[in-house]
Amino acid sequence: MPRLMDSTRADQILRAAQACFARRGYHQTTMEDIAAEARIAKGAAYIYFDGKEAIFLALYDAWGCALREEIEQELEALPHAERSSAKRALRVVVEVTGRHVQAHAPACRVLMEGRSLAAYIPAIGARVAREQAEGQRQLESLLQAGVTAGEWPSTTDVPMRATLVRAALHGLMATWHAAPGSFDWAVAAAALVDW
Amino acid sequence: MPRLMDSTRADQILRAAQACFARRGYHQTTMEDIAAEARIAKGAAYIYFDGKEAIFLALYDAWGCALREEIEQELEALPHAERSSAKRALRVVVEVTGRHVQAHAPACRVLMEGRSLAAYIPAIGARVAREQAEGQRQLESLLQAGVTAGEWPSTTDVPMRATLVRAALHGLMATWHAAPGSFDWAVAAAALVDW
Amino acid sequence: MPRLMDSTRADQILRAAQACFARRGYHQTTMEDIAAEARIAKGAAYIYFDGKEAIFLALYDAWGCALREEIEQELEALPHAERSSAKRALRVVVEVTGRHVQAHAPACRVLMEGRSLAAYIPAIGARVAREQAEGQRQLESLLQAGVTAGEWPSTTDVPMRATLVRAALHGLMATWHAAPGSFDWAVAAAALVDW
Amino acid sequence: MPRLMDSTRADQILRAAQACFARRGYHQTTMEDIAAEARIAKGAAYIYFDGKEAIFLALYDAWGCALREEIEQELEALPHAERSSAKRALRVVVEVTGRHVQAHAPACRVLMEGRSLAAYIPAIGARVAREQAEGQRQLESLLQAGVTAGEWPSTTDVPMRATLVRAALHGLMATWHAAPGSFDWAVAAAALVDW
DNA sequence: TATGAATGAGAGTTCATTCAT
DNA sequence: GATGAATGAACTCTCATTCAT
Repeated sequence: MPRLMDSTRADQILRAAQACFARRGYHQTTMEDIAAEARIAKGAAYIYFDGKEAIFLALYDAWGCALREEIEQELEALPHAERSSAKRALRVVVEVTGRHVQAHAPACRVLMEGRSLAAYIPAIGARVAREQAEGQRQLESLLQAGVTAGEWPSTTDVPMRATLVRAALHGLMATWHAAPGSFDWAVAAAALVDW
Repeated sequence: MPRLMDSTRADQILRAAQACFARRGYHQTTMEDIAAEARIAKGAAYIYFDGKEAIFLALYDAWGCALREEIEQELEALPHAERSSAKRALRVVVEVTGRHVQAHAPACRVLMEGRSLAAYIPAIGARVAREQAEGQRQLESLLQAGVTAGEWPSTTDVPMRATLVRAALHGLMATWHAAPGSFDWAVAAAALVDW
Repeated sequence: MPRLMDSTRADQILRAAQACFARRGYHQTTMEDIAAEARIAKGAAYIYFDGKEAIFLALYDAWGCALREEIEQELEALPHAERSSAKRALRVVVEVTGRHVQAHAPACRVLMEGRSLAAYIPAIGARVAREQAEGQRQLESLLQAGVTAGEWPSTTDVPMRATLVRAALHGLMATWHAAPGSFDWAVAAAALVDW
Repeated sequence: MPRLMDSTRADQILRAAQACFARRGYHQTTMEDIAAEARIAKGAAYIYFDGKEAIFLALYDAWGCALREEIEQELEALPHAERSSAKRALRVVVEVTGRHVQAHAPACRVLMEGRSLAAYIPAIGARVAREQAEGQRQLESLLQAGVTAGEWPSTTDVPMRATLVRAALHGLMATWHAAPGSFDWAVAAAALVDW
């Protein structure tokens, strides 16, 4: 998780929190759990964060950034010939997501729970809404490029398709977390692109 | 919600719980909230249910049944000519789901939260897993019928496609709850069928 | 303490709180202390009161009422001949206060601490301010009657004198609490009236 | 505040503590507050004082000295003709107190709170008791001089009168802090002397 | 001397659950 | 069946104090 790579105390806490949240969920995790996992005293966590919610938000942000950056790097790393294909790009988006989910399962559990918590915890709701809007926007422009280039029929309802792709991605992550290994992300990527 | 139609005391409690869970989420809802909403005493809820978790499970079951039944009824109500089309059937599945989500928003919020809670509350996890497996099975047989009938190419990876469809359905419900009205279920159904 | 005479659970808590507050002061007293003194569980106190501050306020109110009522009853019990003398009435006010302080030392400690807490805890400040204004008003009308009747010179600055009397009363209570028995209330009453 | 005039680090801390205690009270003030106000690190306060209580005590002492010194200076500054009048001296005591309270409101708030804290914090209790005894002694000798000189009737109960005067002074300070400007100290002084 | 991160006991408060009535 | 007072463990968060640097 790029954003947590430096070894400061705050990151140590964040890492511990991630493990705890992934293991037992936001509500079942206590500040005591997090402190114990980080091998610090309970009060020390409050030096670095305003509280449990703030820790969750920091974690949520870190993960969002990390996935976004990974996708961007991967897209830039595409061979020149493939760089201009929207289909290829979409495939990369799904595949990188899949690899990310596998490599950073705890981080992704936190993200998934954040989506659920969003409905009932305002601060999380705001964060999630912002991130979702951004994701939708980016995906729409990717799809639009593909339609313009003739990769998808000009009759394609771009916003709807973007919504559908994001819905599928979200659902796939949920499925993966419920049953890791129950499908192959590369196959899913191919199916999703050519649906 | 068919399974909650009888006016017993247990249903009264479940209905109240549904409203509360939908409004504030599982963890933020107290037994006191539920009792107040049901206009009964706090202790009365324990006569009919083993506790908060049991209430949630009962609610989760009821909704699963309700949606399944609605879909089955709708499929049986199809004109004879369309009955044998898997594509038509899949479309109905999505559309009925959409209508259900709109007509029973609180029930669906509970369902969505259940998927999230499943990871951390064993009893809920078991219930969700069972329901998901059943859904996957049904969808696979529907898709297989379509492939057999030539509606989809014989090269179709049926389990993967079923997973993808269910993932998309799950994601669409999540999207709808986060932003009701942000897309049209009929359009989504069409897009999903012909993807 | 008239207002705490009924044997409800709320009064039981209030009585326990009074003992604790008098013994260790508001801030050093914990809800646990109060519950233990009342021989109930910690959580039970919250059934009857919103919290520690609310308990203190209830106690403060009860005492104010009790003293006021005691004074009024004593004034009404005066022989007819003495009823119309303001000096006599003032003497009664001081004497009853003295007796009250002695008979209800814990209650009075709470009152005294309330005056101090008033500066830093808004809700208590409001209560105290209201009570003080009322006391000032009553005393002014008592003194005015005495001036009108010629018991005190017509040049008397009634509001100032009322302030002074109340200040002295407050100071005497503080002195008494710091060193019970260090003076005689009857003597103080006489001295105060004829000052 | 004479005793805090030198610009050592300890005084810097004391001054900061005074501002904080006056603003939020002893218990609501944290060592962090004090350090921030003094623009030093939290730990530095412990180099100069044993802790929060010690700081409060130092402050309480400083103020006591300051007021006592101010009164003594003022009495010595009296024109020779008035120097021997006890009534005049008492008047000065009240007036100087009033001026002091107005000029050093924060210091006086601390003093007032100390009187309240005295009942529950032993070390403060000891300090306050000593100071009170001293005040009582001084006032008694002042009043005795007045009685001997015939300024007050020989029947005067000197200790009681001293107690009453100190009670009134204490009460007036409390009143002033609760409602600054609600009376005139010069008028109060006159009323108190000739009561 | 000075720092401020770290401690950890303890605060007020909540709430799922029980049980005498 | 139905009540709701009572329980008490558990929660988040605070803060006086310490101590390695």
